[in-house]
Amino acid sequence: MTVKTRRQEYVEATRTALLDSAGRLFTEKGFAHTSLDEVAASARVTKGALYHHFSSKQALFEHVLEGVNERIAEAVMSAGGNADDPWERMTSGLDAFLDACLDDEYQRICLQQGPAVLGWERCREIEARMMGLLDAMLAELADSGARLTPSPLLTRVLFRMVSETALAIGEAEDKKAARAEAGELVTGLLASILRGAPTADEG
Amino acid sequence: MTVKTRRQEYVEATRTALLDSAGRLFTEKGFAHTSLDEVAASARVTKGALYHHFSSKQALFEHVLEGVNERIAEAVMSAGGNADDPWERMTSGLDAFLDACLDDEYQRICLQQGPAVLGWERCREIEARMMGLLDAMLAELADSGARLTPSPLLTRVLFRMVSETALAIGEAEDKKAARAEAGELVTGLLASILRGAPTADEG
DNA sequence: GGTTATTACATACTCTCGGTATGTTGCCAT
DNA sequence: ATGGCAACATACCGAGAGTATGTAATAACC
Repeated sequence: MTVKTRRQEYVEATRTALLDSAGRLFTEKGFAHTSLDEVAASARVTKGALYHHFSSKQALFEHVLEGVNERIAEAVMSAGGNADDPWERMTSGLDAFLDACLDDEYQRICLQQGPAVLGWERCREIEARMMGLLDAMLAELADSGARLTPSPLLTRVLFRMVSETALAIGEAEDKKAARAEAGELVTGLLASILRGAPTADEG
Repeated sequence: MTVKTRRQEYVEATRTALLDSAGRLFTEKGFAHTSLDEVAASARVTKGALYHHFSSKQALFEHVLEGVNERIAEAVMSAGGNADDPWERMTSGLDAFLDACLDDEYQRICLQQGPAVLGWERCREIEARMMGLLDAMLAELADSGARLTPSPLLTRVLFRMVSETALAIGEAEDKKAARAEAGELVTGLLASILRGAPTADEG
């Protein structure tokens, strides 16, 4: 690999600036009410530069979403990685995910706008990274004797269940309280689904 | 109440035609890719008539969504109403809901486009009717001794869980098989959540 | 029952905005 | 040096949401 030239750095910086501006504006005003001129101006370039880097408004949004999603997936993965017990990995990963969901950008872009702009199908392809984490955890739990038959549909439904609590947290006035309530509820639900026991700590 | 004049009938027919055309086009091509000229032409009027009846494209969509939602809620309610056992009312209502989800219009408008066009908040206000049904069923189950503590969040999460299976059905190639798989999964999950038992019939 | 107001549209227009076509400038290879 | 390409800027186009205005039919009022 060659050392990056100064020019290449500039290019990358421009691209990053565009993605950052787009992320911020899409989050604040939504996809439909954000104009590309606005995004470009906010990144101190013109629409020409934007279209040089991204083929369409939708493509720009897609790259923004991928970035946000990747960032959250990273956080979840690093949180769940250190525990020994699979159930503990699951719950700590879940906690990390719910915490990450306090992030406005993830809320608006990935959970709200994403499905409508790109369609659920494409959106779930991007979510595959995150979904894969959940899937792996479910498989581990199944191996370690949990009462569950893993299936893509189950993974998907559970993921959406957690996402919904994430949305609920985002809409609540008292986010701390909502976060706490959501954590308890989700843990309890997963416990009763996966273990057949009321709660995690009573089992 | 006075007898409806012929002119009032015409007006109502025009409005209904606009809603029907909009519903069909929004379903086929999505909200963003449907032009109001197209909707108007399909209803054999002009955009002037459309804007006389609806204040904006979004308002038009909102009325369409309300109509579709009401239709489905009606079906679910009439399906669950005749059983005696609350659990049976729940499962039969669920079946009706999943069946209704085979409806393309409900899929695309209420589950796909709705949240992004109107926002989750407004969308859930409209869904309140449906949500209320689920809430009432949960309350009944709680009364009849099910192990669960009803809460708005629980209702919401369970509703989204079922909705997700609905989306999965809609995307599947073999909808019959997907419908069957979804039915089993949802019933099983609800059973383990609400009763602490693996499945409904084993409990 | 003639005048006026209002309803229910149609027509014509504006203006924002996504997308494109066409410069322009500097770096890099040969 | 110079041709070419990368990384932008500038100028333009067309589609479509929303608006302003016109108009025919009906309803309201005296």
